[in-house]
Amino acid sequence: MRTYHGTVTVPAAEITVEECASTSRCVEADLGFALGVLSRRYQKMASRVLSDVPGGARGYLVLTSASTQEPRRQLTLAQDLGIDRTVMTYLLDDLEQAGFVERRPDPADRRARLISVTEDGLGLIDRTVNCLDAAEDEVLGALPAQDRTVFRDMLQRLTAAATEAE
Amino acid sequence: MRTYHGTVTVPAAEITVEECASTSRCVEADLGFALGVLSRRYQKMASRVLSDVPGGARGYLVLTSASTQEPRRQLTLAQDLGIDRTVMTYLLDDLEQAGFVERRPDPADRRARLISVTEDGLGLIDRTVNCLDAAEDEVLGALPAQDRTVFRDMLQRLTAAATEAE
DNA sequence: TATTGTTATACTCTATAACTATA
DNA sequence: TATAGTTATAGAGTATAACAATA
Repeated sequence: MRTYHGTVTVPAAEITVEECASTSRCVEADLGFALGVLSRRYQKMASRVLSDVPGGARGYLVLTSASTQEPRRQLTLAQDLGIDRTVMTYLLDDLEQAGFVERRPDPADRRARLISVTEDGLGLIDRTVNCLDAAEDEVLGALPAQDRTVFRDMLQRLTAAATEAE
Repeated sequence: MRTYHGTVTVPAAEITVEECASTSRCVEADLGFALGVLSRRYQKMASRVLSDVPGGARGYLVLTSASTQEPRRQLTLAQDLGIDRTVMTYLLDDLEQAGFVERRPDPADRRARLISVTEDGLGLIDRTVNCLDAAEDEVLGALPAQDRTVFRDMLQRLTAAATEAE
């Protein structure tokens, strides 16, 4: 198998929508391409915010999820989030070392660990949430306020269906 | 730096929208998360179609782009698509070996190569386009037909803005 | 000396499976 | 024997720079 070097970034795209419609087809009209562009743009913005969070976006995902319920076992947390259990180990290593989560032995099963978020962890979540909201608004900036809600709603419906279909 | 193993897949997500609204925040409401889920779902579907195309999605991108204009030089093509020139080398190696593109020396500059799509390449594009359209429709399946157009349109506006902002 | 295209190297992230300690 | 968590190894993709040929 070949290996590829470098990365795909946003193309120059001096092609307008009109030209696009006139030719048989252009990449910018491609749904997957557009989703990728937007997704990467958000990730790029969010990565600045999430640089404070060990494990980046996934570390944040774990942190917020762990903060919403009673302490869960490590494996349960991994399954709930669809994260491989070996990855969860590394993520929690970093989060724990930074003092944002705690691993305590489960009194009911000494093999298992219960994951809880520390005060510092909660503080980090609070600080991060606001920044992410700002990033979302900027990504959706090209849309008027009421359209943003529509877009979010449609996206929600689509991902819900996607999750079911999984 | 730590290394992470495994991958993030779609979470179980038995959480409903109502519950989501009642709690402070849930991951499914996150724009970036939703975009990622949808983008991955499309990619997963498209990857089956694109398994025939050397270089996968990027190989297809190169192929379609090269077919829309007069033969361009390798570097120009790379810059137009935002692909690193070292990656372009590997992509074209595979596409050429499979007989979908040709590299000819540019008579105006013997360092440069002009990239053109072969008859076989055009045939591959034709076959692929239809399958990708079907994949798009399936990803947007949860939306009624007229909403799909709205969604596509909004996405288009957002990516256009994203490309500008780049 | 700068540029087109190619090749080489190191690094990050991922997939998989083996390992330990408990049950 | 099976499970929770950990660690090790190999692979796929990326970034970077060095290289050859030509301008």
